[in-house]
Amino acid sequence: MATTSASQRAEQSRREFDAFMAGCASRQLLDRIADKWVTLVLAALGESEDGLRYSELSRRLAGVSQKMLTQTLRALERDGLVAREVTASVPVRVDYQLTALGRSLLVPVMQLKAWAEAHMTEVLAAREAYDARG
Amino acid sequence: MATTSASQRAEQSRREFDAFMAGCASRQLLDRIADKWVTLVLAALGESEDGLRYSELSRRLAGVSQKMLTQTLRALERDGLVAREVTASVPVRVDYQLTALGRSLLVPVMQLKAWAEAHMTEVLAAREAYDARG
DNA sequence: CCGCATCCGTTCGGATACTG
DNA sequence: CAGTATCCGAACGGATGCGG
Repeated sequence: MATTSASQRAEQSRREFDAFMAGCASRQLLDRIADKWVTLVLAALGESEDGLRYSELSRRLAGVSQKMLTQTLRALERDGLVAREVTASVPVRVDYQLTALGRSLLVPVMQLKAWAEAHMTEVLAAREAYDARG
Repeated sequence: MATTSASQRAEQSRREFDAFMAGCASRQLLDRIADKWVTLVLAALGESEDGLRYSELSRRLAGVSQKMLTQTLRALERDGLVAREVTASVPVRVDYQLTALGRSLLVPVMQLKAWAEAHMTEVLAAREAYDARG
């Protein structure tokens, strides 16, 4: 029985996939910053010079669950984009701020934001026109 | 029975969320271009001046399923970023190419790509260092 | 050749409860 | 205050088969 044919084809497909991916270094980073909350956290931290406490971030990004906020902060910390500083008082205080790397990422991200603000109406118009046609 | 308390709280949370989102126009666009395949399709179409056939795109982006490719192309078409041209022959031929809007989006996307290529090693180093510590 | 419909496993993300 | 652990529905995404 050729029970492996499906997985073999899948693996071959995956190999081609990886090959293409390897040639596109930006993909992994895009996957990171494309995350639903990363941009918001980056923007929030970028606005305040000396960082924000966990609770301040939580208030500023109302609508995000602690789970997602913590998850996002951990990922950013892991990638060296934000710095986490724990003050061992009672109660505990934790501050987050952008690293130099994080601030440098903010530049292209803001350019993207500028594009969005400049062309948003065109996109929305195109979308409505498309939906109107069916 | 206060069966609505949970949904009420969710709705309130959502309202605050939307309020924050309204102040950040880039979010909707980011959600669009952050899509797993959008950037690749954009890049592929950006490289060839006169567009690509569906099957050519499919080969270039080996690893993407037809479902995802079609889904992505529809979304991009809807937003006015790519143009779809059907040649009613037998068999059917369909060409896709970037619109002016799509080409303009390519600019900030490429800057982001440039950032990624410039800082990828730093990110990977930070990641390894983080994982080594625990 | 192009693309839609369906099925199905995997992942995402929110709510909740609990710890130091 | 700042998390961690768990549960669970919703959405994502791939494989396959059919239709124009």
